[in-house]
Amino acid sequence: MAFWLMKSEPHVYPWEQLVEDGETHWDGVRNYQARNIMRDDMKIGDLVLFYHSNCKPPHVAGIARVCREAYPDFTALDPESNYFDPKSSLENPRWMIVDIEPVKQLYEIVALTDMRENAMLEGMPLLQRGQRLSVQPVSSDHFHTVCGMGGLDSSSL
DNA sequence: GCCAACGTTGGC
DNA sequence: GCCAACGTTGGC
Repeated sequence: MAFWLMKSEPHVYPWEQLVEDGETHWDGVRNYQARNIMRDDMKIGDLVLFYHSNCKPPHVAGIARVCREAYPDFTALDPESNYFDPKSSLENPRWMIVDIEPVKQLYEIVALTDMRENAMLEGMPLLQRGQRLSVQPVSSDHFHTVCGMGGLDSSSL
């Protein structure tokens, strides 16, 4: 099983909305590296740190799980959508998405500042200077450390 | 609001 | 294929 981190801005799509929806399709990613991860690497059952960016404080809010593997991002084909991409087509979709579902909310959020101060998270991509990837890999160790910081025993997930 | 880091675009 | 200009991300 692999582990990932996905960023969302709380005013766009917060963790609470995922809990309410029960599952969601991760549309609107328009970055090739992030797309490749979703298209090639994310498998059903993989666990995801759900991260809130562009808020105070930036933090991990909960744990999600991949529940559907890659398929075309239909918002790229919809001229009415903010995510419309004229270079994408039904025959040759340029953007791919996966579905995720909520697994467990952290008992307390894990703030970015606290993650920076935790030596066990050294080397975590999220903490690297200048990284902006909205979908990124997380090591097993780092995943379990973050869960622990949020008061969650992740060994049973 | 600032700005560093990075990705994309398009002229050449 | 280079690279300058521009746009976006996202922490601070």
